[in-house]
Amino acid sequence: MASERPRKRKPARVQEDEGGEGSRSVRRAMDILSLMLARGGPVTVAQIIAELGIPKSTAYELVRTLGEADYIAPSSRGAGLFIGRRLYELGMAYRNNVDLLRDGAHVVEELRDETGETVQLSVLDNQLMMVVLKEEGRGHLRIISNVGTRVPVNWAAAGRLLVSDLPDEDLTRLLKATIRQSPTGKAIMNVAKLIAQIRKARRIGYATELNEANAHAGCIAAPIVDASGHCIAAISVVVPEQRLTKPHRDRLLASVTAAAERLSRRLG
Amino acid sequence: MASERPRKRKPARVQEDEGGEGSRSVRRAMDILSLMLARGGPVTVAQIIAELGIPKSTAYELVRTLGEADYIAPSSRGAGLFIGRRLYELGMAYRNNVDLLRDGAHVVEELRDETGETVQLSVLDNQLMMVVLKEEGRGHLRIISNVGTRVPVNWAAAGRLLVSDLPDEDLTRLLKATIRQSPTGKAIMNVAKLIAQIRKARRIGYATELNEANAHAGCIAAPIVDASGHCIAAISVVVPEQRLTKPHRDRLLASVTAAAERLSRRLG
DNA sequence: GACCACGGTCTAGAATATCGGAAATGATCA
DNA sequence: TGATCATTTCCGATATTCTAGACCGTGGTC
Repeated sequence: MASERPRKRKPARVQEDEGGEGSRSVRRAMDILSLMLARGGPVTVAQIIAELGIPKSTAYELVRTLGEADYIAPSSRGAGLFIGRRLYELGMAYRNNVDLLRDGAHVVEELRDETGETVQLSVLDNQLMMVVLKEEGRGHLRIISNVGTRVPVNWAAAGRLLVSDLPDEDLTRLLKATIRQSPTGKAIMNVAKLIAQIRKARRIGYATELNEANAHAGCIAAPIVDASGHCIAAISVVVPEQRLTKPHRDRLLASVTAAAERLSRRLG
Repeated sequence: MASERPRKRKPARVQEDEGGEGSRSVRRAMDILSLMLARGGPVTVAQIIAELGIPKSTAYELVRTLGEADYIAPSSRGAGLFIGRRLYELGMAYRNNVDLLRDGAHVVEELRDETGETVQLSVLDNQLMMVVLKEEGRGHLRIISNVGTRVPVNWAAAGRLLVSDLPDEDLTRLLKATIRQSPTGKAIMNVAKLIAQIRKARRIGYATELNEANAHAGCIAAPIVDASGHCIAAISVVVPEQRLTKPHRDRLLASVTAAAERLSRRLG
């Protein structure tokens, strides 16, 4: 029978979507979780079907499978589904096992206690700056970024440090592809100017910024470097504008660079 | 309508495995993540194949799919794969969206700052007590449990509060099924005695414990209740034995119950 | 250099998840 | 109460994913 086997690649499904081999259902399951992450709140099955183009029956099947494992769960308030507790557990396991986060948590806390200001630890993720740890200062300053969110590197002092190890060419490409104007309209958009700032930041070992990412707030950041001297992360304090007087600023800078050095040393 | 209705049940599937319908690959992908969680460290593909009984090609396929989405990633130190950054992001989204964790984080921190001791917030998860938030005290006391780990309810003061709303019958069943002796050998194993303690804790509004879960440490816990008065979580301080003098103990108890009340109120 | 053990990829046939549609359930409202 | 719409489950046919096992490269050992 098999004599007639049309050997041709058979993408009968014109569903060309994007490049993807591998398990379809697994990717779709992950897409569902990503959708919830993007929305930042509960999502209904109907939305999943509409947004992701997953057939009804399949969507319900996936939702059930994910639900049984507590990867998703009915939202506590209101209708809809959201990320479930199991993913929190997995996330915490990641945190406990990654040197940067495990050791970083202590240093971030110390720096917060020492300065009383909001402290963040950020890394470069997929060409963007991503906040991976945050401790609120006493001032309850409103910060745009939460743990897990990503912003273009030109929005923040820490972002500049994170890309400071790239050669000119790669750096230019990254900047051209990713920089955006920030909500405050104060972010630098000129690539040449940005590169100059980035190189300078690396040379002097810290970076500062005022009103670029957050209105009425400034930021002081210092690089975390690995054994080979590469910048793998940046630690930063976010400070209300009016508190950024010269003496306080100097004190903060000293604290931040000291904390960065402490963490760099701990990471070996 | 449809005159020809083949209504017959057709469970021809010899689906032997264990209870499970739904997408196989999705469940297997989740099993891989669970394995990593259980191991608490890097896992090799060979281990995945051996432990989960997944065929080689399938295992590699799944690993690739998960890897492309950064759900898993090569472990930083040494060989093997571990939970990836994407899961950290998802976990943080859960944290930011769940009232208990979002509001709880503040209260836990406050209580830590106020007392200087290690503070934990726990919930009941699948009949076990699970720590969902933790802030280290200044004393660097070694605690057995980390965020995400589960222990039997008879190991800790908080555990007793968490099950204190169950009717006698369910409570007995739960205890019989889950209690274990703790590493220190001091956990109460007698069900009747445990129930008496649990009922008392609920009546007086707090629970205490000494050396049961951690050697040379005691614990004071208070319940977080929802609008209907049900205990949905418990907040607790863990204190080195020698610091548990009467006056300090009283002060701690007052702080803990106050924090619990604050959080309960915030949750509505 | 020959051999083996191992981590990983590839392929064609077998088994299963997927899909459209229909039926059931449940919520809303006149 | 019944009609209407939205949500969820069920069903069989079949295309897709999974599986077993061959295959490949690499590194270690004698």
